[in-house]
Amino acid sequence: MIFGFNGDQIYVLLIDRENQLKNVISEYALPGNLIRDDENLDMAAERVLKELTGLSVIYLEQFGAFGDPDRIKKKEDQPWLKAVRSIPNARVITVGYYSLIRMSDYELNPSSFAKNAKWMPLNSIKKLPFDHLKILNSSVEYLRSNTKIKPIGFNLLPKKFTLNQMQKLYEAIFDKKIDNRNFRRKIINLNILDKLEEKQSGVAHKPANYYKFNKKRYETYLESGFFKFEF
Amino acid sequence: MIFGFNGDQIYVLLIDRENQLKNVISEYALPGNLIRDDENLDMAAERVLKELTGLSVIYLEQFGAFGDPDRIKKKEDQPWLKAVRSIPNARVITVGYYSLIRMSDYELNPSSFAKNAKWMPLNSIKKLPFDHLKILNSSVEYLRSNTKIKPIGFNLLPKKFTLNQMQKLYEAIFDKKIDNRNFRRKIINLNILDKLEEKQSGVAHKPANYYKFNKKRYETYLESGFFKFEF
DNA sequence: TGTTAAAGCGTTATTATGACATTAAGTATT
DNA sequence: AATACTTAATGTCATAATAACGCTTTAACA
Repeated sequence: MIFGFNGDQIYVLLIDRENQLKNVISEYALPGNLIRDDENLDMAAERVLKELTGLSVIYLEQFGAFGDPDRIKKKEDQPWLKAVRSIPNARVITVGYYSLIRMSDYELNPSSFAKNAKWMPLNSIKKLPFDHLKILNSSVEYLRSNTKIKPIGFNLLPKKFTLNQMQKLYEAIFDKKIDNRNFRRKIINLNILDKLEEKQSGVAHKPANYYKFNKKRYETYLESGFFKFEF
Repeated sequence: MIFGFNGDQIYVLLIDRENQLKNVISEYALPGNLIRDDENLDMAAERVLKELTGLSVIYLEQFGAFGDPDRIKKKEDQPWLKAVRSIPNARVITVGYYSLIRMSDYELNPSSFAKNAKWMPLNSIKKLPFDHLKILNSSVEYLRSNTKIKPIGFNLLPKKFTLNQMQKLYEAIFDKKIDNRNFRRKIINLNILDKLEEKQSGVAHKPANYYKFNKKRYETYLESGFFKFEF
């Protein structure tokens, strides 16, 4: 599950199965692949992500395993399975990982695979093949509860960002308005952001200050303890 | 991963591989089994738990998947693999579940399997075959972080319990002393416990009041929101 | 030069937290 | 019968965190 953020909405990266294989109805699905015999799970997740986006060394976390035998029973999914899998009706267990990436980084590093992939706004995804919708929902739930207990954002926001962009990110994840003054106070008191000299320019209002994460303090903070995030 | 609580310490249920198979050195391992083709993951976890303890309908949650190819490479684990597995060196992915049970319930319901199993105090487990120690540690970490965000105890404590028993449970999970007045205040304010008329008897000190979980409010609470548990 | 739009600061009332000590209610001991 | 012993149970206070607010600032643009 690859989540991206464009400053406004959460997006999910989907791949087009038609481009993977010509005789299958066009339909977008979650990216994924079979694991190799010499890889562990984390390595496999990294590999798939790299193949798809060209990106490496980014945030990647396992959120669950899925293995309903009925997952490959949908009629409309049969042609794809027959075309792609050597044993079409073999039992498959999916181990789901999610990663958070800067959409801007990804646009700058398209891989050969990338032309088959597209960003879909999370809220607009209503239908996916197999049990992918269930997996998606599970990952969103995980993302939310994770966000409540650790300050994320490092991976979704641009290197330099304004507090408002960060607030928008949290609002997008929780799908909820947040009071700007309380948000600022809380985030700033975490003491993991550095205020830069630089400001926005060209905007028709008071320009916002840019901030960046202080990686060292951010990581110390993550290790050290508990975080509660609620508004 | 089957956690139990006896009023004082956290225990883990281990099974003896020797009893499973005679020619293997005696050693305790985590319970587990291969999944069947017609089961989903939750069903398989329930089945294994039922086979082992005779218990069903108890707390069961997935905490992670483990699939390092080196996990079956330890020399001392080879005889067991050769004896038990049809393909001894086949890649195996473990999906870990953990459950919390009342040790007293379990003692009352031993199954045929049970004579091979024993409760080991969590703190005394230093060595396990395969990657089981890693899996155990991961489950403990999960249990702790889970306990911080939802009030557990329903499944580990007896039906009627004293606030002190509950406090001991939390102290055992976090391996840390807790102030009794603050603990009481916090737990009681959650409003998920009912104070019973009944008191302890036969103890050489002031008898404690019994409490029980109010299941309805407990579940409403779980669904409704966020919980922060820290001392 | 006034309008517009977001940035950014500050206060206050309420609630949650952590730190801390004493009394109460039983059994056991003499 | 008196006393010791053990755990249960309760209260206060200073500090910190939170939620709910309004107003001023700084730029672009008309």
